[in-house]
Amino acid sequence: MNPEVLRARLLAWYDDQARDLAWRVGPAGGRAGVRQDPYRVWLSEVMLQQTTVPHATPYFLKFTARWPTVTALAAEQDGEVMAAWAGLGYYARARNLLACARAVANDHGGVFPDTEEGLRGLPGLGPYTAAAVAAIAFDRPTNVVDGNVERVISRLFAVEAPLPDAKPELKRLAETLVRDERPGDWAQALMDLGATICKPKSPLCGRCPVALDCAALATGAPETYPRKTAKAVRPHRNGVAYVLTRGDLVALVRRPPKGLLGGMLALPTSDWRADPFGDEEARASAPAHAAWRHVGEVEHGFTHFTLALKLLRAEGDAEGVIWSPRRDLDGLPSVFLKAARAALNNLL
DNA sequence: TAACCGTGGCT
DNA sequence: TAGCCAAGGTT
Repeated sequence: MNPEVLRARLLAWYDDQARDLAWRVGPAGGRAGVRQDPYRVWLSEVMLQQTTVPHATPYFLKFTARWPTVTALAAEQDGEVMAAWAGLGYYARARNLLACARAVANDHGGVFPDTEEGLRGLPGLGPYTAAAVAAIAFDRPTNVVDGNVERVISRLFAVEAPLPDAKPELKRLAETLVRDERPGDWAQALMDLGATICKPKSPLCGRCPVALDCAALATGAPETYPRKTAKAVRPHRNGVAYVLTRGDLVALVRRPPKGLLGGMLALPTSDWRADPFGDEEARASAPAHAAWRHVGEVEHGFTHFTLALKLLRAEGDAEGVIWSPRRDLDGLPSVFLKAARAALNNLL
């Protein structure tokens, strides 16, 4: 494989086939040397962490319409940003998003640092995001390695070591392809290739611009790369969610600032544990004395466990809760939106 | 270092 | 159906 030939092939493909994405502004979707707005690059990269383009796109449009600049975002109240993030998941990103916006506004005069090292010091910017913003927004020749790049590189070089142990080797190999020319386009070309051609399950090698350079394709089984170590089984947990209403209002609580769903509005719940709750025990753990009725169950999958929630509903009053109109329930994380809808639509 | 941290679409 | 997977970061 000749690295310069490979680069030329992939960049030519990108010039022709780059995806049109909401955060790629200007002619040719942000290519051809058009300077991107660092705020929008940063916002899109944070939203795209472990998140698909179709899921992140409406959030990006909503955020940029409501908060056009990092300064505007920095001035917003915590609860408003957390509610706007609801449904996107990994809520530590929203907390770090605000912390980062305020750091840029207060410590950097409202201007993002323009180097990888400077960006790396901001909350929520790890090795990937700092490198990506530096390359895409500031034309810095950084080594941008995400899941797409790891897969593409593992196939180009037919790396036999399994992930995640192979990460350092994949990063080192990716580094050998970085040049001073078009660093932002190079990073995005690798990721676009991984997302549209060099897919995890069924790679479209017949349409791949660098198929001739691919050692995995030469083995006859490119889809078996990257190798991976087996994952542990996800445990199952049980809990109770309480839907207490007062007319049109629903009782909510603010979850602790850290941990699962940290800082988000939520339904009151019991502890979550391995053993299921019986009806009597579920009533005994309720946040208020009321005529609780068992109105259903919901299942929800988190990253490292699955959760079954028994749903109890009652009309009544309680201390220390946040009474919120039903129409505002879209500010809840998906697990609680799902539970609240199921309970409220189940009047029996 | 390894565990923790969401969600929804796809196969 | 149930696991797999997505532009990872923090502790």
